[in-house]
Amino acid sequence: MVDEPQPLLRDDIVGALADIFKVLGDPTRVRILDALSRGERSVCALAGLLRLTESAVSHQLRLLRNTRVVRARREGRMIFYSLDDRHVLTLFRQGLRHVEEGGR
Amino acid sequence: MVDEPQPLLRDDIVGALADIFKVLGDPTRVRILDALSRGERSVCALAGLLRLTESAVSHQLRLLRNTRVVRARREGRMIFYSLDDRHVLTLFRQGLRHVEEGGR
DNA sequence: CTAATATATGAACATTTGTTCATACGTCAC
DNA sequence: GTGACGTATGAACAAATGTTCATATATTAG
Repeated sequence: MVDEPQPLLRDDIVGALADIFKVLGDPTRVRILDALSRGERSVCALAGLLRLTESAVSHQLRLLRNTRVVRARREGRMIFYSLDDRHVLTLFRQGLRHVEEGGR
Repeated sequence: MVDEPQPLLRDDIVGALADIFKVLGDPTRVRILDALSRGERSVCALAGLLRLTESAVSHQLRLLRNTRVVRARREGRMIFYSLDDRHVLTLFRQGLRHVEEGGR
């Protein structure tokens, strides 16, 4: 095995990876993730907590839903959102550690 | 200590976190990161490898430099780029694992 | 010095993105 | 059924983004 270069990532993998990072790469969505990392919240709870309109929150939640970052659970007329899985929390926390730890 | 809600992240932390994710959230930059995760590369090597103009690569590398994701090392007239630290590699690989693992 | 190479930068442009506003949908109480 | 509430969605618009092209800077060879 003599210096065999590994192939670059396939385009679909690259795209999916970029999509995940992209959806995490907005301050509003980071704040939503932060709030959800402490437990599930309804749309209007998020809106109140983050001082945003419910519409704005709903639009962002759709993006987060489409990329499987969060999931929704209906209860009566309220819909509760939470982080979709442990991976998301890990990724979020890893990024947070990177930032808090001296920014570098 | 009765149900004391932890404070939300400070704005500067949120912004820094979003900036890190944002800079990772583009297919071209993901491909650059992928290439650099295998070792340092010069600008023109990256351009050749990824079939991009050197200008486009250079512009993207600046973004990655500004957010401390990659670092540069000059050697003669070439400049070699590499991932800035282990954290970046960890974050990249964690995201990759999330995507490859069924992404679900 | 000049010429050639490697990289960086600025302007321009089309595309994407995030918010607001208005409206629609779905659920519950009456 | 009606009305109120919680949420979702579409259109519109300003702001941000990524690429291309042209030009500038830096290094080396001669």
